[in-house]
Amino acid sequence: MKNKELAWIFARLGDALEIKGESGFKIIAYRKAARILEDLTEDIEAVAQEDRLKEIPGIGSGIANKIDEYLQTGQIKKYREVVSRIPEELLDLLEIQNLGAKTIHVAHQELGVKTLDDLKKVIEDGSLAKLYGLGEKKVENIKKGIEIYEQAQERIPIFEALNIVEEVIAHLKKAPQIGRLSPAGSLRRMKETVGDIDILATGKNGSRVIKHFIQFPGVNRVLAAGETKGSVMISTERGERQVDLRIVDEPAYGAALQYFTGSKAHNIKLRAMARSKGLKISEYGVFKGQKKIAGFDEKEVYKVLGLPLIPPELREDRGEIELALKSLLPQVVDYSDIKGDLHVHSLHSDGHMSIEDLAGLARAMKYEYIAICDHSQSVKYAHGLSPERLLKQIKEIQELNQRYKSFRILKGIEVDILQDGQLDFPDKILKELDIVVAAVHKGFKKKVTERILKAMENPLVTAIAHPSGRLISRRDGYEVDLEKVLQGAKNKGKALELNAFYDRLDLNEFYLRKAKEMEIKICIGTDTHYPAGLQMMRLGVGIARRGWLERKDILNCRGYKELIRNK
DNA sequence: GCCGTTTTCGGCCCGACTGTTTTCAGTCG
Repeated sequence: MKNKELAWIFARLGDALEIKGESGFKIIAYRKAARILEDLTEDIEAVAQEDRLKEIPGIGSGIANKIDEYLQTGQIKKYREVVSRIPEELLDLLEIQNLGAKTIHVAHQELGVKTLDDLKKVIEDGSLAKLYGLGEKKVENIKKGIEIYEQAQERIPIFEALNIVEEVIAHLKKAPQIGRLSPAGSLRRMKETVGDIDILATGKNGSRVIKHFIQFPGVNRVLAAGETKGSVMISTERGERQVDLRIVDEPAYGAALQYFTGSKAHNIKLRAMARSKGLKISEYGVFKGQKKIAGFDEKEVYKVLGLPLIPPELREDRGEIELALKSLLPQVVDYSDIKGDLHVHSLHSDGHMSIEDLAGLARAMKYEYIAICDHSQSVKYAHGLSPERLLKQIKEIQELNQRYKSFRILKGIEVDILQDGQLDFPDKILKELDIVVAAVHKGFKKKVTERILKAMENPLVTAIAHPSGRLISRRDGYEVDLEKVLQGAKNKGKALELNAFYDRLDLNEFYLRKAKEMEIKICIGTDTHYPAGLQMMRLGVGIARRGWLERKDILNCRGYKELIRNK
């Protein structure tokens, strides 16, 4: 797929034009095209071949021609023309806070700045501050921006962000002046990683709430503490994390929550829509002329635009507004729809809980079932089960199940897909099980696609676990053609896993949505080895919602009987 | 460069903050 390459080119083109000082709207158009290509689930080459490029909203004849040009010749003339005149490193400087395209442009023109080092020099020798429109304070801010840029904070995994926000919110609830309170930003939209942590609240006395906020025990540094905004750095074992709190007036809470939840693209489309109806949306409310007609809660804001409340996880301008207008929005899955966890490990392999304890935890979570899927024999490092040990485990499960009236432990396995695509156990063993999840754990570069396709030919396989193999913070994943895996799953009627382990989240939201479009079933499993890990199901549900999944798309939204019947 | 239930031309999201160019440009979210 060339989608990402093209997205990158258009984003760079936008940056380059901005530094050149070209018209703002052209830049916006290129950046929008970049985002659309980044989000697109279809292969852009297929779209181009069928001459449908211009059907994609945001892509007109100019960009469509450039996409065609790239697909045919491997380059875009316009891009080469524009970018060749600008030093590559100059584009990267746009990421520095408090330093924008205009300043980069004059620094380049007037002082010959080409690199970060050049920039530092003109700051030190005072020549930058002497430029028209700049001054000492501005340069001081740019200097701070460079510092932050150089110790570039990596993004925060959603799991960690959720834990932090939970603690901070618990702390904020103790402030006597606090009113309504919610996470906002990409955290509320459940993006798999977030840049910082945003919280929105109302309160009778803003500055007192902020004062309480900055007394949170984990606070390391206070960046700002005014009447409406507080910003702190919290120290965690992985470094400092930024948490922002905004206080708004009670009547504007809904509008502010809508605004601060984003995404930016979603909000821009919403505002354009409002404008065409003669309305104006801001973080203070929806206005008709001077008159405020909505803003107390989010539902109201959407309602005056003729829309149902769009779930935060869908707010990415990926077609949700258009569908909402036609009342065709998917009824995305809710955490309460989940009837069980379909992938957990016990003491029998490398987990840290007995099967009995796992069952107890699952019952406390109001699940109807839990599937024990320990590793198979060839995964030595995880103490994988031999056939004999598996049979023993099956017996233990059968005995335990006699205790429960309305709860079931499912006999399962996470069976390895070996180097030749064979499974780690013969069929006569797999036949004894309720659920068979097949997974690659070795040979990440060795014919992974073929091996997975072969594994799916076995009728006893229920699903493929963590199909891409990526670890968000550590590795990209297998050399695997997921398009082919999806097609294979469709052909063979196999489910694919949404592994909810915080560092996997695999399949990701884009492939989930594609799987849904192909009517492939998804099973969500936490893959946990520890008690607390069962809670990662909430992450799984969040990502499932971002993939537009509904109850009917997810195997573990089925009750026990239906699940087993359709296995 | 994109787009059309006002439009094939003339618009394109909104507001806050900051610093500097004392009236607004640049940057951010």
